[in-house]
Amino acid sequence: MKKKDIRILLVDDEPDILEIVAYNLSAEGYDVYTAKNGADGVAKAKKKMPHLIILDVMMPEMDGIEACEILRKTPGLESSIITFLTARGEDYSQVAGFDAGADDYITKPIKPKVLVSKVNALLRRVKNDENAQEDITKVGDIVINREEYKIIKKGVEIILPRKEFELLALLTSKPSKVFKREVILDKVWGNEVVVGGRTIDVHIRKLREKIGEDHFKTVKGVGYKFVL
Amino acid sequence: MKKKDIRILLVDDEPDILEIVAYNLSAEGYDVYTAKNGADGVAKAKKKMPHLIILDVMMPEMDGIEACEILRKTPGLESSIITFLTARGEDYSQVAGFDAGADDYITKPIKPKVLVSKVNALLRRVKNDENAQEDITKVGDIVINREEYKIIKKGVEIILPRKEFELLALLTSKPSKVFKREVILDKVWGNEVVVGGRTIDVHIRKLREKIGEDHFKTVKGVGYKFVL
DNA sequence: TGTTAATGTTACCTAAACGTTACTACATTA
DNA sequence: TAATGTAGTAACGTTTAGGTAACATTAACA
Repeated sequence: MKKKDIRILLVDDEPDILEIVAYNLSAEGYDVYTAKNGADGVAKAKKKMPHLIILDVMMPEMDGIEACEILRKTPGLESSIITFLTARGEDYSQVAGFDAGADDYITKPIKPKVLVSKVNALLRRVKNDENAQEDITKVGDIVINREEYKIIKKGVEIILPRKEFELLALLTSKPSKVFKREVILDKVWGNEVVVGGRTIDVHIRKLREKIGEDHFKTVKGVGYKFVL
Repeated sequence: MKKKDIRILLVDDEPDILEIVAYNLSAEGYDVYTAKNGADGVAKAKKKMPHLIILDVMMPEMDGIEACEILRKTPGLESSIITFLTARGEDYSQVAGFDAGADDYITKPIKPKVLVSKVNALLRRVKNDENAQEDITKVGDIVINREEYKIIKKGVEIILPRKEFELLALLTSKPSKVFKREVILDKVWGNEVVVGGRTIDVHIRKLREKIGEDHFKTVKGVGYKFVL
């Protein structure tokens, strides 16, 4: 997933903090939203379904702890990442925050560089996670462009026939994962069509020729996998 | 997953810190291991395959940053959680730590309650993940990756033929449990196929050769079990 | 302590699984 | 409709996983 597709919700009653944090995270490329108290934050969270929510602990209307508890019970937000903003030394609020289901906390005063690094770290897993059907996949020195039905290796464009392209696209969708022959047949050929026993091998052969021998490993008795 | 099955590796050169942190995390129910410098930490990590690694930044032999970079490249540890211990105010080491692939940092001086809360928060996802991570099993210093059909021992990749892999996967699915010969035949070979009486033994032999003699115990008249 | 059934160990063989090439039918394009 | 390219097949070559057989060793129990 790209940074601009990652939504961050910032909840704090101090406009200065809101501004400086929002500025830094926007500059980093994230899609940032803000709210000025707990109640507002919960409402905006339901609307935007953010990947990361940064909550100030001390706020009017509804404090961060309470907001966090509500958010954690909101369908679709159970696995969002929630982190608190807390003044240094407030150990109690940290413990309480974690109990409420927070993943982390950030201490004030806020240092932009540290904050950005931390946010990047928290979202690293989210980015890699979602294997959302992207049109362009990059694996090692190979770029697979589903939209234009072409692949680029080391900057050189290679045109592949349809079946070969689909087979490559399948295998590269999860590098190192072994795809069973039956799964390959199902995904590339469709499970109604019946083809001979050597068909997959022949196509693998062609890919090995065009892309490189060592990228395609055979797992005997199971299937094939693409390795970087 | 239960807390006693979650392994935490603590790496710090100060014995006092090691002791107090280890005490608190053990009291919380975790399985805690310690190492006294970066090099030692990397070695122990490969042996224990911990779920969480807490690294001091400043250490003799090998500092935390360097250790982190190595750990992140070690097969089977890519998805472990790594967090740094750093003195307050050392902003630079925080940023560098995140760049090296850390997930979080904890500032000294350490406050036990806060630390425990934080560790609980970091591991909350690991505990629940169990279902999603069904493809990857960690037992002792061995990682069984069903998706990629490979196993990793002490950071070294080992490729096993299908039957051997399935046999190992079966035995490690419940360490210390004795699997009867008939059950093994059923699960690995399928109950229709009939094979000779020495077949299982031969496969056990091969596993003992590749994985280690002492992991496979014979229970005469019954079957085999995998022990850590 | 001797007996025996159960398991360990090795070497070897073979069928199943995969690799490779050449060829045909069919589609696509010019 | 000739030229070109793709998809699948068939036939054969190659590899190796997996099973067997033969013999050695172990452990349990009388």
